[in-house]
Amino acid sequence: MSPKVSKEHLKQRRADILAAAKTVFIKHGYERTTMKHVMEEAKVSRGGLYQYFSNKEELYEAILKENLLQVSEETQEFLENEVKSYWDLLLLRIFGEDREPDDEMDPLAPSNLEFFIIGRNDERRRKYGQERYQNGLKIYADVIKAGQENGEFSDRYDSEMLARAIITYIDGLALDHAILPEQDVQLKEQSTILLEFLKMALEVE
Amino acid sequence: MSPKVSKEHLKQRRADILAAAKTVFIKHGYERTTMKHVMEEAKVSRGGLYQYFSNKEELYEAILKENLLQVSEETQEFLENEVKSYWDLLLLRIFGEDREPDDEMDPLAPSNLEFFIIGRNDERRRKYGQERYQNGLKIYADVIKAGQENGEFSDRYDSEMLARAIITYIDGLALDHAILPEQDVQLKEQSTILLEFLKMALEVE
DNA sequence: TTGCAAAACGACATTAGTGTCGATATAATT
DNA sequence: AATTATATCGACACTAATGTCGTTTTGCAA
Repeated sequence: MSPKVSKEHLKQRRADILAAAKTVFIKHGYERTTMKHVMEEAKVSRGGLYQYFSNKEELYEAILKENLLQVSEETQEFLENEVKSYWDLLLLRIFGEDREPDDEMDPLAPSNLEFFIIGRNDERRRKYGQERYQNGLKIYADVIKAGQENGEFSDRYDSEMLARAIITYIDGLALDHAILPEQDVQLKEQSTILLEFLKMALEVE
Repeated sequence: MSPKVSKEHLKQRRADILAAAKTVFIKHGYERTTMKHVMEEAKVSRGGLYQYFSNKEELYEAILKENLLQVSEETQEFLENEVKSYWDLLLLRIFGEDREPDDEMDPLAPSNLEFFIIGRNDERRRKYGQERYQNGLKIYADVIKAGQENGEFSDRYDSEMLARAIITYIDGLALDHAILPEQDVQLKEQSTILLEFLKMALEVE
């Protein structure tokens, strides 16, 4: 319902397609979903879909970008006001608003893994993944470093190295979560182990 | 060159195809390699290849099985004679013969990730992955448990939980290794962190 | 040597997905 | 109401891969 439409409508349509795409990506994973799946979920014709996104990769990157933005906005809110210490801040960054381990995992995480693993031999995709990694790395490393300079944390370990280890462990959790049943991953318990390790490494509490 | 051949020859041919397949899987990854790639690398015709393996999945599982066998044979040798303590045994299991972190990684690891991640919605593939996980889990958990019962290790942590954490971390390393450049993963340094954590958790040295 | 069982071959039909493009329908403008 | 720009449509051509099958080749045994 809509030719020669307002910018508003175009934007809405795009958002609808994106939402539909996200649904099917979560359901089938990146590699197995086809443009046809998206067409059907979004109730758009082939031509219609291609007007907005010229291929699957573009579609997925739009979702990634949107998610990144949303998450960074969400945590931004908590940043200035509700942070008591660097330890608290670190917990916020790792576990989110609750500051403690839970059994939740981003439903898009398995698709993300596919996206970057399979694209690892593609120059563009690799660069993109690396950029995201650097971002994540900086977020953790900055907090740790600040805490160390502040004296709140021990500087026994290099801040950047610790940040890498955190990411590695979280990546491992995402991976195992993607391929194993709940009772094998035990997200919450395993996250608690990460917590214990960090307490030891930073000498807090 | 060989119809109505000896069993020996058949076995050799099969092994050659597997070796060729392994080469191309390492090069292109699981998803991107096609039967044609394998045909060319192994210098076998389409029909010839399908005589031995009726699809890519079967081919890959054969490689997985072979590798598993080979690794378990290798470590088996060290088991009875050259192990000084459970800590030593644990290091052997994690880092291999050298007992210490290095920058090596199974070249097939990225393909393995693809294989199990993309197949996560396939019943058969999922079961298979889970079985392999249970195997790996048992290997670590048994050593830790024995060490704990022996008094060599602290039993502060549950042996199985620790084993899970080890696997998670190693999986994370494999993942990051697959998609990031060497200088971002820093396999050796990150493995050292795992080592430090284990020393703390098991209270050794 | 010769004959044969079956290994190896490669053309082919089939399937599944992609991106394009001319036709169609309609929201906004006049 | 008529016009028009363009969003949307869906048929289509194209590509890439798969697995099959009739044919050819050849190692081995008689």
